[in-house]
Amino acid sequence: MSHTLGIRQAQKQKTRQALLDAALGLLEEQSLSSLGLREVTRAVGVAPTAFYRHFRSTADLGVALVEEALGSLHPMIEDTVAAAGDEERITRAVDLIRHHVQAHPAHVRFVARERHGGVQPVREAISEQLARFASEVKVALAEGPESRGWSDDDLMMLASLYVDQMLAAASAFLETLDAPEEERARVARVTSRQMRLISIGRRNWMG
Amino acid sequence: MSHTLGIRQAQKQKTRQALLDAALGLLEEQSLSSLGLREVTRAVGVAPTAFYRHFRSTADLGVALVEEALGSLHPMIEDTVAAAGDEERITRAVDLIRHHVQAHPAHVRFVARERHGGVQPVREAISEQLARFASEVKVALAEGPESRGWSDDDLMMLASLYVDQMLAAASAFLETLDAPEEERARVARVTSRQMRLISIGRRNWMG
DNA sequence: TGTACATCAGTGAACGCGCGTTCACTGATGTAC
DNA sequence: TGTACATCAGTGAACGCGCGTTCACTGATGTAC
Repeated sequence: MSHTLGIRQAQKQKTRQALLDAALGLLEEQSLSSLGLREVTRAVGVAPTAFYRHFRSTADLGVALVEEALGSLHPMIEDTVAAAGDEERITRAVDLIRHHVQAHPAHVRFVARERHGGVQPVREAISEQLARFASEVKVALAEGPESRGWSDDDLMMLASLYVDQMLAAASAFLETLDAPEEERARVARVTSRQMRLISIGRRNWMG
Repeated sequence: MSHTLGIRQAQKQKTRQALLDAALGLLEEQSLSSLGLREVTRAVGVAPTAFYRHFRSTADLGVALVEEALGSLHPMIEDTVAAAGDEERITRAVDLIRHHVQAHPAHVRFVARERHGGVQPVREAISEQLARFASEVKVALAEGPESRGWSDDDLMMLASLYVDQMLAAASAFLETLDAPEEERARVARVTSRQMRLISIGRRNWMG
């Protein structure tokens, strides 16, 4: 994979990335369905027509942003859920979410906003990624000894409960970004307790 | 309250409601941040300038829609949570959500979409209503005997877990609207089991 | 290595269009006497 | 009940503006020999 791109390809990728970054910035304060192609190119400093060399439309750009926002998260989720012991798993999961939101707030906001947003192909791309997360969590859960006797359906039910819960937590952390540290600690504490409650439900569940 | 409005006031209210209804319809396929005032008046059949007799902006109209979508739901939530027994409560809650989504899909979609949408005053209005729901659920939970020994914080933690869960369920039902009945039944079944798992966690919780 | 031609990322002018907002208006409804 | 005036929801023309998209283009990079 040390295949170096030609100068032309490299420059093209750079412009493409600049368009994605500019769009992500503009989307902090509006929805994708109101994002204009000219806004994006203006922010980057290229002609409006340059946009078409990279994306068919802003919806198309949105789909690319989904991949960028969620694609790299799969391995992290997997080894978080694979942690040994409920407490360990909860601590790791909450820390992962908290730090991810702090490191990539615009990506997280984008996903929260467009998950139910006005642009169908983007909703579908997000929904696909979330379904993958749920499946992966399910697989990781199934490997643990606590899952003996659990049906596939029930594992999926539990996995999607965890995923929904993580999303709610991410969105809660997002709202504390301009608030003092204590607020974030409060959200972390509440989220941990909610996950603990779910874990208790899991241990006492009878199929 | 049998104070009959004058003809003028009555007609004004009718136009206002027509604007709200038209906007809600248009918002099935786009976000509020891209909704144009001219679109709305065109759909109603009045001049664009008539809009200003009722709302300062589409954001202002959005805030009115939040009240319309969520305002009347408070009493229903309260007596659902007040039901006796976990199973009874779960059945009632899931039925309430399922039927509410079927009866008012556009309102539910609007709330799901704009909860994290690009229009700040609308996000704030929704967030306020959801905080009220959480408080009301907390109060209703506190009244039950299962809550003995629970701290106020833990009750709030549990209440917001339930509210998040109901929202996730509403959004899941929304996606089944064009699907066959079985799909809705499946969502209802999964949601019920998730709530049951939470209830089990609640019963085995030690503060 | 040098030359001649092909590719193609980004340009810039031009287009028709719908937008939000302003303004002075109209005419039905409301009110005071 | 009738009359004279006030109110105000909705009108319609006009405005300047930014939008998405088209097109023929340029000039640096890539390729074949």
